[in-house]
Amino acid sequence: MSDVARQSVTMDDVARRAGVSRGTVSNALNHPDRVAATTLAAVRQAIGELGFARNDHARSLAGGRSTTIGLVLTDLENSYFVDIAQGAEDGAMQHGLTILIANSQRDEARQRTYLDLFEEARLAGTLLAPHTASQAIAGTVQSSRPLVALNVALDPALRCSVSVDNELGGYLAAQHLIETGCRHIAYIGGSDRLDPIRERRQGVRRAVADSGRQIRLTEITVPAVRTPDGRTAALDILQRPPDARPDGIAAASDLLALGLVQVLHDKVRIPEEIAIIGYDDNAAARESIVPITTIAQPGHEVGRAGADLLREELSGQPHTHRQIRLAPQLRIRQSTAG
Amino acid sequence: MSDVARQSVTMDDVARRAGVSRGTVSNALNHPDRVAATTLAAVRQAIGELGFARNDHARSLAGGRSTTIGLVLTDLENSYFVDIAQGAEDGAMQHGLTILIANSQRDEARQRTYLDLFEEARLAGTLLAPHTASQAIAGTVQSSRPLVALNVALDPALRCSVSVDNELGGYLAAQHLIETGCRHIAYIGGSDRLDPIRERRQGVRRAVADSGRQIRLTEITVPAVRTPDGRTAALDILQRPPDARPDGIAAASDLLALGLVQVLHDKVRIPEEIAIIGYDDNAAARESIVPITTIAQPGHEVGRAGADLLREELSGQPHTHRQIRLAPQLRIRQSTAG
DNA sequence: ATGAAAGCGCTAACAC
DNA sequence: GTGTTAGCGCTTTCAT
Repeated sequence: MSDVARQSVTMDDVARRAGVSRGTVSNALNHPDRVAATTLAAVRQAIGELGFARNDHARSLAGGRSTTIGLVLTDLENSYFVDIAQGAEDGAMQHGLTILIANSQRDEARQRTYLDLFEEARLAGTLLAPHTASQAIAGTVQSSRPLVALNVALDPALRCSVSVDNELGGYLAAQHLIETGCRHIAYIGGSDRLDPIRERRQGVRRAVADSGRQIRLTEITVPAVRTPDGRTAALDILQRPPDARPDGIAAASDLLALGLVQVLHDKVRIPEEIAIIGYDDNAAARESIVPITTIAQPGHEVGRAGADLLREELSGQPHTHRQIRLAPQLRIRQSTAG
Repeated sequence: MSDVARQSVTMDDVARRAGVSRGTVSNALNHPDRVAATTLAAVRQAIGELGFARNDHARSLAGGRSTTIGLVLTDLENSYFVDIAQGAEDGAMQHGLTILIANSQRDEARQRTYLDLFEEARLAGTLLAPHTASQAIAGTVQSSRPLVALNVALDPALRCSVSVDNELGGYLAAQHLIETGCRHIAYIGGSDRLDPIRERRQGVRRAVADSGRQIRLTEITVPAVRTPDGRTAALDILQRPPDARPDGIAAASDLLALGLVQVLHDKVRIPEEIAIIGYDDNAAARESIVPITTIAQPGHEVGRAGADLLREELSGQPHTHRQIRLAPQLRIRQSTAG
């Protein structure tokens, strides 16, 4: 009596109650068509009366498969990742898969922990939207289980991946600034350790080079790409003599751009004196004091495509890894189009 | 050869390779202190060489317990829930538990699906931040497994729960409006089907009654409490003759308040003509054109307290259910304090 | 259509 | 300290 029951109701209990064998209960649950209608009804009633729920551990152990996939995310505070999560969830649901989310909170150790957890849980597969540069996740990605990487472009020899073309995004951002008349562009980004940031920077450079105009390009590196870093960068810019200030700023993220806007908007006219473009299309961009022009990332599509790819890999169909690269999109708002 | 291996490496493989028995490998993993140092080293090396990862299904099935808890969330787009998730995650980590998140996307059917999934997965326990009124989740909450409800106040006879005092929040909001001089207050909220919304409304009423002043109170009900609903409500208000317009609006959510501000801010002076207060302290509130005064919910604390409660319930210590009710906090910004 | 029985990979006694 | 072994609750042949 003082012993905690390991499990209240087992399949054998149901079988006994329904007056059938365990195998029949299993069939009733997994292959209803193989069971006589009356038996089925009896089993279902017993299940209801007993409040039976299958033990997924025993199920997976015996059956050797799972219909749950895992998603390891970097940063739920960033709405881009929330979009990815919802896209992945929608895709998974549609394929009859359930998806579990783990949020590594920008912490590599947690990311590892969750990846290991999913591995031990023998989930059918994993979607990974990683924290680090693709190079750093190479080890992870060599795991023997199905895994598709999101938000990084991987060598298709290795894995499927779905990412957004960051170089193109940087290009579009700078091109837009140039087209709206900017001649001194500042690119503000974080460390090149993060692939996307580096790629965006390269896109900016290419746009400047391609423009065929005399464009001055200043590159400012900040510790991270969040709002406070933007404020810092803005202060930096304000300290410069007016003729050394950029007339257009491409920020590596919306949060960065938001910080810039917060500090700059009552000091200079945006976009007349300084135009600002962000990156990500976060809610923050839309709801800023000055709505921020941005490069939108199709997060929902990324998640969805990832789920599709994973399902294909899971289905046992002949499958070759693919690298899907989606195009970002320019969303013009007030910060560049006063 | 054409057969897919069920599982590449088992504990028996490791045992063979290390020249020990399976039990010893198990001990090396679970009770390293019971194993000789040299044996331990041999086992660990074998594990490394073989790339072995424990099968968590077999583990849980044999061991009868799990160290993973689940969190079922309503809406990851709402930063309040992200805060809860992170608080819960931090709390869980600290107790050596891992936490898996499922996002029901405001869909009750999905919520059920995930709850069932967690049940079948025999997770140690569940944290539920539900979609519906507490009454509607009563059935769910009667599951025999440890579960603590977040964001709803439950009868402690039933379950542990952690929630924020919404009535107090509504009270604080209206009191603030009254103190800053408003005499005609509009409360804009959604259907009373959602407990928090109804409670906030009641708090507003009580503040008006308690004020000892002649306050006119108009209650406007909108279909939901998201940004578009706020815009709709704002249009409604603008159509009224000026003397029928409120001079203070308490919105049931920040998104609602944001919609109001978006439409109102270039038609009337905020807060001089109309003061606006939101609810939640979403990022949206801080980053609105006019930063929005709001009632902050301690989401991180809610998640953390939930994890703590669940751990206590899991630990087998004598445990009685408790209802924890946290206080919301007024955050004054420009929309009421021009 | 249903029953019987052999595992799935591991943990936890218990014996040595 | 280490090996042996009996299950954990289920799926899945294979008989019947």
